[in-house]
Amino acid sequence: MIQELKDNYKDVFEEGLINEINQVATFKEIPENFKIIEIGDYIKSMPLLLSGVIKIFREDTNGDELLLYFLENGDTCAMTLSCCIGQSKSEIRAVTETQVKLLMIPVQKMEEWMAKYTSWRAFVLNSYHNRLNEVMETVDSIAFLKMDERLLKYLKDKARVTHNNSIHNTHQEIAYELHTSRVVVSRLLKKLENMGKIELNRNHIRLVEL
Amino acid sequence: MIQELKDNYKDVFEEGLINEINQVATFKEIPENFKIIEIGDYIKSMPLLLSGVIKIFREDTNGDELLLYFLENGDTCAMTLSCCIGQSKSEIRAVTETQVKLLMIPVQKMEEWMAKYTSWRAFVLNSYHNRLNEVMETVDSIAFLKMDERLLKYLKDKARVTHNNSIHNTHQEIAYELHTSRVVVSRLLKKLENMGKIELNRNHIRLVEL
DNA sequence: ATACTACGGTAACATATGTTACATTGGAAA
DNA sequence: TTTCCAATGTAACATATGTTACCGTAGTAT
Repeated sequence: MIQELKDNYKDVFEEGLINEINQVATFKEIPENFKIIEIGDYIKSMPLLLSGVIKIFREDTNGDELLLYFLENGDTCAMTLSCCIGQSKSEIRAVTETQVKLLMIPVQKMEEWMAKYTSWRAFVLNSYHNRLNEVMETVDSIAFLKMDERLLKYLKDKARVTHNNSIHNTHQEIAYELHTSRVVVSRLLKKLENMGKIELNRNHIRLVEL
Repeated sequence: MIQELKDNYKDVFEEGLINEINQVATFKEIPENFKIIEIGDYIKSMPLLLSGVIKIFREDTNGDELLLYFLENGDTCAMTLSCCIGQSKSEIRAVTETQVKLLMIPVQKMEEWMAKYTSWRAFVLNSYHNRLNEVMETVDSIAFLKMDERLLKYLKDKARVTHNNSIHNTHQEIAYELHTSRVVVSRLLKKLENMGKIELNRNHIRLVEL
């Protein structure tokens, strides 16, 4: 029995399902900053996240990108769900933010379990629900917040998912994820530092208040 | 048998399910511009859209609002799905754009049918998939497009769902849905008119090229 | 030590969007 | 018709954000 499977999912899935997952799933360990899914990819199996953090990006035709949300322990990718079922291409990019451990589940099991296990149905619907809410929160940020507020929210979100109040990124990397420019990020970070909310250092930022 | 149910869903649901829906669903006819769901509402039944168009809005704490997407014939509200299942509050507002006919399905049937009907499972998952893609398209618009492009896209979307290349709205109403100001909308509409893309009239706008 | 490069700070300017104010007009109501 | 008001047009200005350019500094490679 894969230990992380039992630890993370024993309250989510009934025992029979845990055993089935244990039998058919493939365990994968993936390093930091690795591209798992690219836009346009066909997906043949569904990932269950055991540990680590995955970033989900949206990209337009000019190559401009935008961070949508983070996936954490216990999450799965809703896009993958519907891609598996609907045989459609991925509309997002997935990149590991940290080292990641996950289980890959063959697509044909997904449909089988939907009929068989109540807890699997609840899990799948719940995943969709959470993902939908996260994308809507992203809409809120872009539509209703100024860039300095978005920036602070971004830093706090990143600190939360990585369990670390130091963010190890260059201003340029942050600019890409928020779809703005490095100069703007530097300018607003300096403003946040002057307000006493963060501390700036080369290659990392410390959140003073969480 | 409700005629619109058979007409719209005969290729989506198996016959036994159509019959069950026909028995337990409540038929509703709702006038234009009627608020169906408010943010914070608990939802006790799930709507199946038979005809007409529904607008889905997001709102922030200051009361600023933003149009997320339109629901058309054959759609259902994904938020309602998860609210029904998870017993959580609505995160969105739903307002009829036109007169609307819909079927209300009691929440306990939803779970029952998930176990029983393959076509119901496919429908529910498909709805989530579509809604997720629509919200992501909204993210694209806000994040990657200038206001004039968003405005034109809005007009085209509205023309598409209402099957009418005349949009009957004031500039103020459009401004609310795009979360900008009336002056900005008037300014950009005039620009689009000068470019030959639309024709402006009091209370309605005609799309020249679709 | 020296040279090189990535990173960050900042000024100066460009542009898109938001705001205020006021004028004009079309159509409804009296 | 006359009156009135909602809808629209537009100027002038304010602000947020994007862009270009250039500089200093810290760390790395030689």
